[in-house]
Amino acid sequence: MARTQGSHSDITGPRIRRAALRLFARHGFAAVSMRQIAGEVGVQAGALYNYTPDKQTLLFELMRDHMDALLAARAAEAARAGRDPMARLENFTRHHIRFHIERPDEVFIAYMELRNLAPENFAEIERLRHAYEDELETILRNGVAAGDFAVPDPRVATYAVIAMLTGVNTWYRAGGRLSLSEVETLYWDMVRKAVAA
Amino acid sequence: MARTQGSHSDITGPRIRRAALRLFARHGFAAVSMRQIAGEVGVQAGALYNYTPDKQTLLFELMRDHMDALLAARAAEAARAGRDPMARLENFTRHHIRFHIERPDEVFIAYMELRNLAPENFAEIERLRHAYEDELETILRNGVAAGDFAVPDPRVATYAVIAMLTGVNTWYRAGGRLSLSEVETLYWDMVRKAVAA
DNA sequence: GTCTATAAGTTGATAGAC
DNA sequence: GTCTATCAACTTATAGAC
Repeated sequence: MARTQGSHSDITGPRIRRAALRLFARHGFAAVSMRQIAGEVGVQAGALYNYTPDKQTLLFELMRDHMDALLAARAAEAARAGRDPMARLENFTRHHIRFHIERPDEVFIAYMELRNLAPENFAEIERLRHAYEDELETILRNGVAAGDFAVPDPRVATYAVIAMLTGVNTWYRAGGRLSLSEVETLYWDMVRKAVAA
Repeated sequence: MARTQGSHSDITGPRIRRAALRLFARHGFAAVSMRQIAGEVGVQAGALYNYTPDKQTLLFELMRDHMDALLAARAAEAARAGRDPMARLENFTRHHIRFHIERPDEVFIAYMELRNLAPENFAEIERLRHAYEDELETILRNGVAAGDFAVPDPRVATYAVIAMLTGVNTWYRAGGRLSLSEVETLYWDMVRKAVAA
């Protein structure tokens, strides 16, 4: 449905980002046209360019905002979890699952659309992802030093744990056989044993 | 470079599939045009339609061939691995890593382009993927019954292990710090411990 | 089996009226 | 800030010559 003319800068911006997020996740960045996004929001295609210089920047900002939110949430969680490696690893495991399952579109885009980023944008997203991975690697190294964990290669274990946890997004559906809390516990059981001394 | 006219049905077909595979993996199905594929092969766009009825079928057949090859390879490996659950799980782990790392483009497409499949094609690929998952789930259930494994939820553990192992493709590069054989051993160590009784 | 030519429609982005 | 109109280029797929 079309909109009447007028000024709506305060709400149109977020609506454009939400519509783009949903459509990019469903159909892929390349398959979605600026006209489709505009149609979803209820404006004409030309109006989008008041909010983003181009389609590429729209994609990049969705991914960067997601990674910023992830790192900010981790910083807050890490402060709560204390210093014990086992407690920190459990906190990381449960928080990763919860944070990612709450943002399926963002997670999907952040993994699938890396190849559609311009090189400088790709480098920035990779930098943020690396910062996230580094926290888990540090937890594992501290646990090894404390004698709690036996992890022959903390970097590889970091990749393995993150891939395993993010995989929840490919199958978990709310209202299914298991509650999210039960899923968290099942994965924590596997992570704990996989790195156990 | 353009090709002169002539008949090349025996080689053009495979070349089209290889070019489409490479381009879809690099840029995404929606971002690749039939002209790009034709250009890579050295024919005009119209000639592609001697080999595929449309772009969608080209994608589907790449994915189906990959899943068929995976299931055939598994059947051959399973025959070699015997009946012991521990031996079968190690065989599955190492073979999954090796098979997937040898086919990065196929794996990328099989995971990323599911959303671009027509519904009936999607259902077929999902059926094949499910058959692959079922083998691992059966291994885990047999290991639990034999007292070798402690796995509270074999279906969830199946998802977790497969996601973890496929994750190797996102970071491993030949000629890097670790050989593929070392990587296999690191992952087998984590899988073994994660499901241990 | 491949070519050229074409149909019919879509694309990202811009210009200027309001 | 949004609209309409527009551009030049691109898209998948087909028809018919060779």
